[in-house]
Amino acid sequence: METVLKFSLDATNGVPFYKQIILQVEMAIADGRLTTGDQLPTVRSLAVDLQVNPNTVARAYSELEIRGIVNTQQGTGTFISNQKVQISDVERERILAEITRSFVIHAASYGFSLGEISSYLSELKRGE
Amino acid sequence: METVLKFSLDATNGVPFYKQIILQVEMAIADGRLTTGDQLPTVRSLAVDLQVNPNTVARAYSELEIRGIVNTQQGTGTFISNQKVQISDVERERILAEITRSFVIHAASYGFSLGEISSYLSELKRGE
DNA sequence: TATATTGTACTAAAACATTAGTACAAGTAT
DNA sequence: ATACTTGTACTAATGTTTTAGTACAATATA
Repeated sequence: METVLKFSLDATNGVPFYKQIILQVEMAIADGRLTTGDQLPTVRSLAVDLQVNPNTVARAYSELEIRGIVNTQQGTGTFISNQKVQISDVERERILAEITRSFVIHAASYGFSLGEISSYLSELKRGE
Repeated sequence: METVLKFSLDATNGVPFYKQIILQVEMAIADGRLTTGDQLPTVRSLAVDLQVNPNTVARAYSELEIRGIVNTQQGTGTFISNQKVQISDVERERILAEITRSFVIHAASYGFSLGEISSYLSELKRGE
């Protein structure tokens, strides 16, 4: 199995290994290097590659599976799943509302109004 | 000293006590129950009220002070500060950029695009 | 100056998070 | 069946976070 993806870990930045692995998978999906059906490195091979314990990789894969980003078949491997089917639109909306709410409250505590926040986001969007 | 604010802690939700206190202050500011100059309960009184150690309240107040949300005068108390005068417009802009950035990254990890986020905020603003 | 109020510093205990060591179980393929 | 591959479970070591216990320091006020 050949992997397009080159993983690497930075032990000095305080971010747990398993979270770094998750982030790198997410980014690879985001920019198209990984897509539905692609196989991730096996738990063991990536563990050897990154010189960490198999459980560390397994934990990363496990969280990705909980989020519906991958699915695992024991004896076969771990694969990028079809994200479209993983959460319902209703659930998606709920999550967005929840994280936005806490952001708005946080920003408000710094004195930013909803209008100000909204405008700033619009500008960000316009400039991307 | 009478407080408009009624604090309460939930020991079952996994959120640290000191963060719950911070959040409740933030929300009270956001919706106007607390405003510039208002005094927070003293470290000791709130500690007794919530049945936690004084240091737990002190930690919450300390973080709020670092953010410039309150200022403390030993021997006097802790007060909601006037955020307008204590940070410059430049600094204000920097803070908004910073907290927005981390929000956008967080949302992106759930698969939300900047456009989607921006639209949602605009709707929130329209509906307030 | 007393005295009471306020926030603070220092230490330790407890809980939690992270990773590793190791052995196991489930599936695949010959 | 047997061997090989895959992910998984269990335990322990380590470090960090969170909270408490306790004593202290700074300020206000009489």
